[in-house]
Amino acid sequence: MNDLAKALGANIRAKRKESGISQDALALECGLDRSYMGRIERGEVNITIEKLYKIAAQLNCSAGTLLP
Amino acid sequence: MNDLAKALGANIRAKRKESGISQDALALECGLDRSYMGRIERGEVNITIEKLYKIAAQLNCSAGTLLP
DNA sequence: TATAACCACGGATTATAATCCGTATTTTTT
DNA sequence: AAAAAATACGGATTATAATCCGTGGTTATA
Repeated sequence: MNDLAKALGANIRAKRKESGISQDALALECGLDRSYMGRIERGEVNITIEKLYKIAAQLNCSAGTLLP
Repeated sequence: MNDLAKALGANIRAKRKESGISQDALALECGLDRSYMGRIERGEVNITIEKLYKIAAQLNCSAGTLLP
């Protein structure tokens, strides 16, 4: 999508790997679609603040730390 | 909308007042609609991270500092 | 007290975020 | 090497973010 989305996606992916879970598992916990989680990590989409907070909550970090 | 949007809107409003500009002026600088800027500050909408960054840039602060 | 600048609020439309499938490929495990 | 798990990727649809334009009310300024 753009540099912002790509950097954010990379941060989310890194944090997810740290916690040792799959994309599908994280998507399920966040209550969002598995294919969409893939697009987020690849930086193909421009997510809303609400989704950012849901993801941060499941990754046990603040929303701010996920931002580039 | 919800507590998150309201808190974010309040933060944006506070930062905007600090810089002493109007909603309309900020909206114009960010390249987004004036009525939408009002809804953001009132916490009526769920904005995307792209918009968050545009607003932060014009308010001379990081996107993270605008988050609740 | 006018006049103007600023903000709240709304309805209708357009753009796009997010979902719901599916399948092919890659990576990991046995 | 085979099986299983994880990821990439895509098309079609639905939900909603964002725009466009208008009006009424409230607060500063002349």
